[in-house]
Amino acid sequence: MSSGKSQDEVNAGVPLPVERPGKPGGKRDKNRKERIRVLQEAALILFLEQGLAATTIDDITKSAGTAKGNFYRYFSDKEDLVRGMMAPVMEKVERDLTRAVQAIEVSRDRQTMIEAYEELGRQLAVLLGSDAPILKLFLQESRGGKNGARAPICELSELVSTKAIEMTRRAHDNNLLRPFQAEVSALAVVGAGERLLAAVLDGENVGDPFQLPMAITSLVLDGLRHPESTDNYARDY
Amino acid sequence: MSSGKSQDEVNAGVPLPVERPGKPGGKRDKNRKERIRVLQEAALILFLEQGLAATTIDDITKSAGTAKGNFYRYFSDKEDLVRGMMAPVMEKVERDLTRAVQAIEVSRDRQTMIEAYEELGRQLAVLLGSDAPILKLFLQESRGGKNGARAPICELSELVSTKAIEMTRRAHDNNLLRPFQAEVSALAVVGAGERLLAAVLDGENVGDPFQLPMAITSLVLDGLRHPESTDNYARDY
Amino acid sequence: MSSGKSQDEVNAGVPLPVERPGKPGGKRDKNRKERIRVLQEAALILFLEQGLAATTIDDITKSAGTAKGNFYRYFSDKEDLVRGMMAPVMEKVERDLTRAVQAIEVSRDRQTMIEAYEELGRQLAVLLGSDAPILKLFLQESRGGKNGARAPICELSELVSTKAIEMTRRAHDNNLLRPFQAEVSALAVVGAGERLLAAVLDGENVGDPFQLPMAITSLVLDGLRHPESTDNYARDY
Amino acid sequence: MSSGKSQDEVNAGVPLPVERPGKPGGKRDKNRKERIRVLQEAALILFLEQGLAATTIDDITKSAGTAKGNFYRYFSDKEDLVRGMMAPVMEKVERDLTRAVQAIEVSRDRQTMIEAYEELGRQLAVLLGSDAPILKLFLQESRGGKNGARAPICELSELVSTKAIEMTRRAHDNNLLRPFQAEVSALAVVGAGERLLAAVLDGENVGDPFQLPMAITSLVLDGLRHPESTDNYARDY
DNA sequence: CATGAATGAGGTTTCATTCAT
DNA sequence: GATGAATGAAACCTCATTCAT
Repeated sequence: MSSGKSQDEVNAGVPLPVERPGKPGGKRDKNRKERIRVLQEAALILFLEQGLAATTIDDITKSAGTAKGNFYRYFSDKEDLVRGMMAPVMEKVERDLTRAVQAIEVSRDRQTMIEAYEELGRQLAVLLGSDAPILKLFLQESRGGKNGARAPICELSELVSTKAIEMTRRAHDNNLLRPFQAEVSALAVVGAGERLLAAVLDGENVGDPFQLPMAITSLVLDGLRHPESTDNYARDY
Repeated sequence: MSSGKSQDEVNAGVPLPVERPGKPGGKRDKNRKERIRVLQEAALILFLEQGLAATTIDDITKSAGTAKGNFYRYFSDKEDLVRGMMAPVMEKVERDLTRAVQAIEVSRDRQTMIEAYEELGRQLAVLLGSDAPILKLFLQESRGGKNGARAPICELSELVSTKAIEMTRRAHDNNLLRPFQAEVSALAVVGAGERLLAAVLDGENVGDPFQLPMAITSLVLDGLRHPESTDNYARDY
Repeated sequence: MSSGKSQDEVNAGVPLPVERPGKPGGKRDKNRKERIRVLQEAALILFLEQGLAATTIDDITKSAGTAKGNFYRYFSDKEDLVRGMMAPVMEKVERDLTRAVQAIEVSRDRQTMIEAYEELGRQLAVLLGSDAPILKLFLQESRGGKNGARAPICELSELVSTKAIEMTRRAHDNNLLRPFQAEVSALAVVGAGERLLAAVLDGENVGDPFQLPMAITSLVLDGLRHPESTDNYARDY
Repeated sequence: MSSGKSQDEVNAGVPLPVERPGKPGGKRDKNRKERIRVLQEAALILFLEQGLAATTIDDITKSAGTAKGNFYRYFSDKEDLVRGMMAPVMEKVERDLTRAVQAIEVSRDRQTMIEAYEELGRQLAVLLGSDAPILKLFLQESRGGKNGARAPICELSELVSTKAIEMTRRAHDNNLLRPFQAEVSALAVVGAGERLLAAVLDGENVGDPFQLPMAITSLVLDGLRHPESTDNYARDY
């Protein structure tokens, strides 16, 4: 699960029992983090098996081998748990996308832009190795209203779309892409990427996952037209 | 009290094909259809507002202005309701996709293939006019496990992916597309299309929805590379 | 089912929609009786299969192939239906027992008494041929509080016990039985008879059912002691 | 929402043999036992008043002064509750009957057999003192199909009949009873005993309950024929 | 008259949350 | 701190009964 930050930072602003005993890093703090990890891991497995809404607190604590009351010691509710779970991925994605936006912003030629896209692809592919189950959860639950526990997941989804549109706008600003409405092409790429990611995570036959980012780049830039083809279809939208 | 299963269970899931009194078109029949419509409409609105899982039978009947027990007269459970809701769209999509697969199958040149895709796009766009909320529901709930009420929606989703892959295979068979793994490009297109459809339905700024199918076709065939560009990136995956 | 009396007589005193059209014996009356019979038969089968309490009005009307509303045309509720069902048996049993009480009352020697008992046995055995399912229902439901629909059945049960005790008292009055507390021996006989009847109706291996009354008589009068036995155990209770 | 079965279901029906906190005998353990007792007692009273089927979980918890959800903490359903209630009686009866069968098996003369029967009578009479309401429930509900909650009661009933027949067979094997079909006489005795037990429990006038077993023994062995009588009726069935 | 649609009280069961031990 | 027992609102579903068609 690779939690980069302590739970308390994540929960900043949430009404949780304040003032924990033991200094940070002490034995108590370590126990605390371990408990949180165990609960999150158990929950994640159940979320993927049964869906987020169908998984009860009881399920989670039983599966984690701890008492129900403990859940409420560490999380204020299921949304809080999910938020903590998503946080590291959320942060990494935000960093990667922000950096990519900046890279595109300063790209002055197509090659540089392409390299920016490819670098983003590589960055995101890292998550495949470290946080595949979280990505699965994301794909499973990101659609639909951000009700209750699903809210943090929807926020990540919104982040991705926003940043993708921003990237495309920057590329257009620099005259690096065919003039095509930014929202349309950005969202198309996001949709394509998510669908392929889902396929990878479901073990569908889509080839080497680590080639996919480049495949998508190629697809998006050059399309599917047969290269011998001379009849040019490209119009501007 | 109670327990012995009612004789009704044979009809589970089926829209009660038994004979009813009051000849078809009579007042009873009209009332019946009206009730079903009212329940489905109320349910659809609530599903979009709160999500499918979070909407209770009680919510639905209350919103439809009818008694709780009435729900169970018309539907065996939420899944049955959803299946009934999705059925017309499911059928139309299946027809459209099957026809598109056949059209691709007999295409011998790119122009014919493009026309097949465009025809499919037009067909599907019809649903935008007639069944926008159903499409929204589809996009909202199609991911994740096909638990309970979501099953019919997931079935539609699977249908779309399967047919899309089939179409791409046929196009490859006829040497009409750049050789690119069929699953990858097909799912990418599906993902892109779904994401854009979601944007349209959410009122995001993606231009004229009825131009979108053609935009997607252009995007998919020719990519986003700036036309003046001479450095060709296209590789085969 | 062999209904000896019209339903209306049975329901005398019950608040039922008064004044039926058509003279008794007319076509309407005949239809009415037929409907009642069909409903009772369907109900009886279900009662035996699922128990009285677990059988719903819906079950009954569906199984009878008629509309639910019709039930309430003919019966005010499930108890009313059951009462109508039991009525012929109730009446026959009451007649038989009353006659047996009188026969014992006038018996002046043991032989006459034995003949009275045997005649009663024969009379009751007639029911085995004509109303076996009703007897089954009786055995199934006669115990426990007379709640709701079970009331008429419990009334029959009470009738049997009362009359049995009365018979025994008369026999004692005439000095025809070993002095043994009347209630004890009477209820023992009733219990034995019911248990054996249940065995017969369940197809358990208890020999020829029509021999049973005599077997019971023998058992009750002479006991199980081995005839060679000389050590007499009989004491008075 | 919800659906994924709770992990608890493995414990269905069993009185939760998992480990509990607070060592046995501690306050938690005591509370737990107390709750179970209170629920069972409240249920038993209601079952006797209203019948098993007519008593709802709500009735029980309300009467026990606890929250509805608590019922499901201690019992998986009504059948589970009933099974727990009947268990001690079931076990005692099984022990007593098994012992009686063995005692008859080794009886070589009538006196020994009679003593075995009388001992059985005394053993069962103990239950009158300790578990009268349970016996009442048994008599009330033992007939009819073993639907749902009634199952454990019917099992006891079957046990009694089976063992009674076995006892009679053993007695016949040892030539200790008049040759009379074992099933018939055994079931007759069982029926007689149950009916008299019911009378005792209902407070009907059947004399001293603790004399009843001997009365039944006398009745069964010697019958009701007046001792002076010389006309012998006994035939073999 | 016959039909089955409508009603809503009431039953079973689950679960987030609090709190005594 | 850890545990799981208690609570009751709320979900699902059924059914006796009434009544428009």
